[in-house]
Amino acid sequence: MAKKVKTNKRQVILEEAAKLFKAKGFGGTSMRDLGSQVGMEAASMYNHISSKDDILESICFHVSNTYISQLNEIEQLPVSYVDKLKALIRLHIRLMIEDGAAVSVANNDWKYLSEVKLQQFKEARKTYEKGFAALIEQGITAGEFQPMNVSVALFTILSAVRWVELWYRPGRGITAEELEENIMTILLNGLAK
Amino acid sequence: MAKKVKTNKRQVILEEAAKLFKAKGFGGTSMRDLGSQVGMEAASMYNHISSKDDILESICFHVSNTYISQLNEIEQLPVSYVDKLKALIRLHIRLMIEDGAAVSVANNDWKYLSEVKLQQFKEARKTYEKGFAALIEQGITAGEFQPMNVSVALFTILSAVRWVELWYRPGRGITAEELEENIMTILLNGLAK
DNA sequence: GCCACATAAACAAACGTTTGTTAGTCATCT
DNA sequence: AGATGACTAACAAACGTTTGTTTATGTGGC
Repeated sequence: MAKKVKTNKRQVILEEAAKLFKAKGFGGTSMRDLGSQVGMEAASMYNHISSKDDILESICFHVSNTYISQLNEIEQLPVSYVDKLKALIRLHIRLMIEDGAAVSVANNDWKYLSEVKLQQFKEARKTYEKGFAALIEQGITAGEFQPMNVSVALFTILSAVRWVELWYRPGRGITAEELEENIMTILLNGLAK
Repeated sequence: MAKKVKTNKRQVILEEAAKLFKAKGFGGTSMRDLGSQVGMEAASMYNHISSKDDILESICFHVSNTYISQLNEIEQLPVSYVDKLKALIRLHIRLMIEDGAAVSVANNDWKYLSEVKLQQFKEARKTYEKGFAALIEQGITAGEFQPMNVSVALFTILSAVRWVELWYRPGRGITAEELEENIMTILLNGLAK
């Protein structure tokens, strides 16, 4: 039996859409824009996707699923809470670098999801945040972290990692590893001497 | 002589627009949406504003002007670099709390500014970031901060403060002061014990 | 002959904005 | 005091575009 050589057009559409949504926003990107980027007429894309919303959903849930499954793996590692936190921060930076466009869309354009999917997405995010927060809380209890408001810590970390999407480019004179090292130093040890 | 009782309708439009843009994005907010929020027909608003872009520009540049002028004041305070940085972080959190909608628009919807204004805005932002970075750099030179990549520190701080716009609500069980204290502790001293 | 995929053409809906008009307010002149 | 004219601010209706999507048709490979 021959291998399927099909270049998945749907995947191409999703990838180009992520780039355009990141650059111009969901509302700012028309199906005709997207079509010309993909290399076909807007109408033709409807052979591969069912709607513009369908595209947004696929991107957003692909990202949220990735985060959640990775969190589950990290939770079960037999290491200190400091190391778990480091792994999580690294995960965020890696995903931002490897799949920046999609992550950006999931970060910024999720609010344009349709009613039903919007609720699902918010729930997924809450699940992830709860798991992340629990990890911080346990780290504090174990005496590895300073006592502090867990929500504040959680969101500070999540946000501190976001700018990478806007800033990082391979030719910036800093490698992904250096970037991770720098950010983790600030978050774990602070700026002050 | 009687007092001028004029409620500045333009200001009302700008404020309601900021709220709607924050909630639904610039592209996702129609002039009819905005009109019904303000309490007049879309067409009537054109007696007070010259275009939808005009609204976006006013909001964005109001915010960027505020940041830049405040930075200038802080730069000239006769205090340590640690204290200057603290003042800047406090400034960001305060503006986020007091004028969250406008700040949110300037953070997220600036990219929809028209060609010319977009360039101006980017320049203003770069000016601000340069001043902020210089302050960090001097702090490192003075031995008050750990040696580190200045850009990484800058953007980590700027981002770490952004989530407040999404999260903070007066009834969260945490005051603005506690919030500032917590965030500054993480950024300056880190999470680790 | 059929299936997968591409297209052009058309669709209704929604968009930002312009137009023409009206009602009210105020200072000025008689 | 009353008339005049300029100004402000509101409105309904319509404009030309652009939007996401559908329909009908065509085409190349199995």
